[in-house]
Formats: sequence, structure tokens, C-alpha cells
Amino acid sequence: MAVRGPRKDSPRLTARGAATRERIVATAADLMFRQGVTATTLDQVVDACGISKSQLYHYFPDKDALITEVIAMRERRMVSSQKPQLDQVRSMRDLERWRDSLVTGHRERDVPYRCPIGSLANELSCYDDARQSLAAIFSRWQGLLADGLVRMRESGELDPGADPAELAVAVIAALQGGYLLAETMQDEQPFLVALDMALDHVKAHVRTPVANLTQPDT
Amino acid sequence: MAVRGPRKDSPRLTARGAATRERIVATAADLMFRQGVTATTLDQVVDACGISKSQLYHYFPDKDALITEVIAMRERRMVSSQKPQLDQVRSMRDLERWRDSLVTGHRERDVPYRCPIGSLANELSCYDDARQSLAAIFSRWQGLLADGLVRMRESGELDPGADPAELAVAVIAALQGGYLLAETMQDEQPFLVALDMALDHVKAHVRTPVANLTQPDT
DNA sequence: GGAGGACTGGACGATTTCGTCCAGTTTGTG
DNA sequence: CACAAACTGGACGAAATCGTCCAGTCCTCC
Repeated sequence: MAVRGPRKDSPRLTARGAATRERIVATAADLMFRQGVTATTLDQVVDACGISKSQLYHYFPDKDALITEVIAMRERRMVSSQKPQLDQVRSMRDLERWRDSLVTGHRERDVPYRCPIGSLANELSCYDDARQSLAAIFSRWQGLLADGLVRMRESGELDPGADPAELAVAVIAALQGGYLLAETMQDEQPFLVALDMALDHVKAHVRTPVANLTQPDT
Repeated sequence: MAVRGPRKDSPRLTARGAATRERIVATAADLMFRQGVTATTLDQVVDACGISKSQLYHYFPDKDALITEVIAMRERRMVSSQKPQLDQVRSMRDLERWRDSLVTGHRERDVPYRCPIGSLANELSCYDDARQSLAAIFSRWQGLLADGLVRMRESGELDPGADPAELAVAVIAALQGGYLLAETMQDEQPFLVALDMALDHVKAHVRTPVANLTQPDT
């Protein structure tokens, strides 16, 4: 898991080889996403990928190594899809845009309501290596969000007393819970409700200009 | 799954037999809780339970049937642990007590931060039978919570415009997300943060007496 | 005390899964 | 060209896993 040598997992690797390797990981990631890790067979990966078994074992010593790579790919994908958006966050409005893109993203590609990271985390949390990697991914994700909240605080929109890190954790938790309920109930409503709660929670820490203090309707 | 005959799964069943059957389910539930369903072997169940394999197959036709029973047990346990508390909920204060008992419950018995229902849901959501049962459990849970919120609304504490069902979904989602993060990070903080967010969210729908409208610190 | 359920204990087979191995072909690159 | 990597294809073994089966003992209730 730790990076020991200079290049340990690439002892002379052609562009083509790297591509195949990547394809294997992608295929495994997809199968594991849909069926779960334990339920996914190496033979399934081989078949779905259209390669022969010897190729799989040419690139990966065993299933665990493949799983490790799948996790790594999940992190890359999360960052590449989330970072561009979260880096833009400077206001409550931006955060709402982020939420909307999560929702619409699931609507157009009709991928099941399910978090590729959360589902791995649930299944692999009893294996410490994997668990730690997944914890790091969550941290990273949370960090991206927290950075946005920090910017909101610096720009004065967020209350100076608000804790961006803590808010970010809450938002990710809501996201995960929303995914799980939506998936289980096969209904996107819990996902929407959870995300709205999360954003409301952030909004509760938005600096309230006096103008916003309208008279209470009592 | 559906109850067809008068007693289909108890064709003459001694008290002792029923007890053993129950012990098998409990043992399986425990193993599946800690390792996951797919990762749990029938031989493991047999060993952990101290019975012989023929007994397992005497009571259950196959692994699926056992899983079904495990899910049913999870529902019973959830209801028996949650209903007494949630039925008491009549105020924000009661809700906070519920949250506290969730936290302290996990602290004293040092059971891992992990939802017995949520983890099953995550792993079994691709099998429609199981998924539906688990969705029903979530609904039930949410219903218990919503009932409490309805009482809060009736007593005037909760805003008449608040939607108890929706609030309950949000709370359960936060709970689930909190579990997942806490488990993965091996830290109870995300669990606390998520639950606090959820309660704040409910609190935001509490009727605000004029007395509570203290001057904003601007 | 007798019938039937509860239970042991392990043999057994079928199948799946992981992982190995290798002989031979194709592709790519210095 | 020559060498190495990429790849096929499938045989193979070991182990795990599911599920069956049965002979025989123990317990319980009518």
C-alpha cells in the first residue's frame, strides 16, 4: 500500500499495457459498484472485460490488489468530478448549484442512486487497509467542501463562528444517508430531502444582515 | 415472504426447536453485521452457533431463507429498541434524549459504529426481495419518528407548516450517513455532527415564541 | 412408552472461486 | 531484426462453499 520503490507497479509498461490495466480496473469498479465487492468474481471481471485470465494476473497479484486499485480509481474519479465544482464554491448560491448538479447528474445518466465510495466503505470497513484508504477519500472530499466554506467565510457570507470542517462533515453525512435511503426506497426524494437539510444547515450559519431579520409572524 | 398458509414455517415446532432456530438467526445476524452478508459463510454460522450443519438445514431451506430471517430479526430489534423511546417523543427535549441514548448506547456496549439495517441495505439493495423488506423497515422507523413529530406539532411546539414525514426522512438520512462516516473514519464525531445537524433541522421548524427572538449580535 | 422432533457428526458431491501455469501468438519498440 | 511486453486459451489444482444425506442418539410431549 505504501509507496516504497521509485516505480514498483510499473516495471516497463507500454501505453497499451497501461490502457488495458486501466480498463480492467474500470470494469472491476463497475461490477463492484453494482454487485458489491465480495459478490464480484474475477471471472466476471475477465468476461466483462473481454480479456483472458492470465492478463488479469499479469497486472495484479491477487484480488486484493485489484480492489486497492479500484479504490484508488474511485478517489481519482471523485476528485475529478467534485473538485472542479467545489473549487468554484464561494457563496450559498454556488453550493446550491453543486447540489443541483449532483441531482441532475443522477437523473440524466441513469446510474442507480448509490455512492461509489460510500458503498465500498460500507462493505470494506472491516478490512483496515481498505477502510483507511476510504477514510482518506472521505477526508479529501470533505476538505474540498470545507475549502469552499472557508471561502464563503472569508467573503463574509458565512459566519466567522461557523466551523467549515464540521459543516462539511455534516453535508457529506447527509449526502451519504440520502444515497442509502434513495437507493433502498428506490426514490430520489430522500436524497433531495437530505441534501436540502444539509444546505439549510449551512445556511443557518450564513451571516444574517439586519435586512433579513423580517418581523416574525406571531 | 408473504404469509400464505396458517403456519407455514412452523410445522410442529417445539419450544426448544424455536429457541435453537432463533439462536441460529441471531448468530447469523451477528456475523453478517460484522462481516457482511456475502462474506458470511454458513459454516461460520454453524461453528459460531455450536450446532451441526444438518440442524441449520433442518430449519432453513437455504442461505436466502436465513438472510430473510435475519432481516426480519433486524426489524423486530429495531422496533423493540426504538419504539419505546420514539413513542415518548413529545418535545424537542425528548428528541434530544433520543439522540443522546443513541450515542451513549454505542459508547457503553462497544459495538462498532454501524447501522445493522443500513449495512444490510447497502449490501442487499441489488436483490429486490431483500431491498423491499429493508425499505419497509426504514419506512417503519421513519414512521415512528414522524409520529413523534406529529405529536410535537399537535402540542404546538412544531410549526403547523412543518412536514413530519419529510423531517423524519431527513433525520434518518443524517443518522445513516453519520453511521457510515463514523465507521469509516473510526471516530464518533461525524455521528454526533450529523445528528446535531438533524436535530437543528427539526428545531428550525419549532414555533418561535417572541421571547426566543433575542436581539441579533450584529 | 412410543412417536416424532431435536440434534450430532461427518461423509459426500457439485460448483464456484481463487490462483497457477504454460505453450504459443501478436504487437510494439529500440 | 530482435527482444520484451501484451495477449490468448484453457488446463489445472486447491480450497471454499453450498447443499444433501444418513445412521444413530437425545429429548419431549402426548
